[in-house]
Amino acid sequence: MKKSAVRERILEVASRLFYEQGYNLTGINQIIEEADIARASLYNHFDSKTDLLLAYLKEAEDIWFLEMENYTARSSDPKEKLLALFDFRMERQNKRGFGGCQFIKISAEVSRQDTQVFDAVSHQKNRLKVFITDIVKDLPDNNRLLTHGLLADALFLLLEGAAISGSIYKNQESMTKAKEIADKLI
Amino acid sequence: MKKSAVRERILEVASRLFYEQGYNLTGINQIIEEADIARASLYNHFDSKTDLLLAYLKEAEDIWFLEMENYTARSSDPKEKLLALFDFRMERQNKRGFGGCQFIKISAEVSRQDTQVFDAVSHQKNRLKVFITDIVKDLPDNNRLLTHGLLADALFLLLEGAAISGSIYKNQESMTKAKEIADKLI
DNA sequence: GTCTATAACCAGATAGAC
DNA sequence: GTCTATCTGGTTATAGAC
Repeated sequence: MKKSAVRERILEVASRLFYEQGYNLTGINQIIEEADIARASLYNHFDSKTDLLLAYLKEAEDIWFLEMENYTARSSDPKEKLLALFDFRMERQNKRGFGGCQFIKISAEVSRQDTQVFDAVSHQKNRLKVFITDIVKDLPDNNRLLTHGLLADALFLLLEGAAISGSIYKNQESMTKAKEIADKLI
Repeated sequence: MKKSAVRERILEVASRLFYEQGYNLTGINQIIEEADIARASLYNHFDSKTDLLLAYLKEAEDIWFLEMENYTARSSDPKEKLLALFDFRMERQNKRGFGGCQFIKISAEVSRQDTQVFDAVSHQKNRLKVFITDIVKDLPDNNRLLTHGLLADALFLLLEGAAISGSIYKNQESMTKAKEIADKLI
């Protein structure tokens, strides 16, 4: 294999295991074994397990928005675009076995004082909020129950709530309901 | 101290640490130290750390509903009662330093195959859903945007989403917004 | 029932050969 | 840069004295 591919392979394996098993339940040993590399090679590319976690979060955010923006780009109508956001997460959760949001999951696993991790997670959530808000602005001014500001908040909270709820019940019912509600609100 | 108080003290300390630090980051050592008991005493009252976790979840659910029902009992009007649910969680999150929902947090820390834990968590969530649904039924039949069924789902998802979001941002803004939205929907 | 001591194991991280 | 061997300190759980 290529030398530079090692780092990618570590991240690939770590990403999978951190999501499937959890960060704390995934040991360095398992990562080096499944990535088929030597112990010290990992520490050559990452300073520590925490450093690997932060790299994972950063890469995960990039991939998440790439896929999300690609998915919702199919629709040009603002309302359709917003509803596609629910479909995106539904499809994603289906594919990934209803493990919930990977960013939220990590935030529940680290110490509350771990500002680096919480900064990374809130960065992703902020970016999603901005994405939603920008589309809501393009909506025609019908007489809605909620103002544009509150509507954007509602959509965000419904998405997050449904992602969590789906991960508990291990099915897509929550996200389906959330989309139904969103459809009425928009 | 009383003999029978030992079990209570273990649960008390474990509850605090599981929430503050996380389940996986809390070792048996720290629990026995802070509860000021012997190692084997813990294993006399609980078969394993997992057993202690399940006892924690059970007790936590009982306490949660006791406090919640007590809090919302102040209001007799159905709409006020539903909105009080948001106040309850806001107050609770304020007191507990925005660590998020304790049940969700645990579900993010254990293996996805740990059915005992996921059953305990979904039990608590189902009970909350039933509580909400029962009150929604008592609402007068105004011409609302959402049917009673969808309204109950919306309130549940808003609560869960706001709890999560608040735990990321470490403030009560999410729950305040959620209550504002709920106020319009009901 | 509570205690101390210890077993058996696994974690993250590093040293030094190549 | 990658390897193997090792260090140190952590974990859960148990044995046996009192």
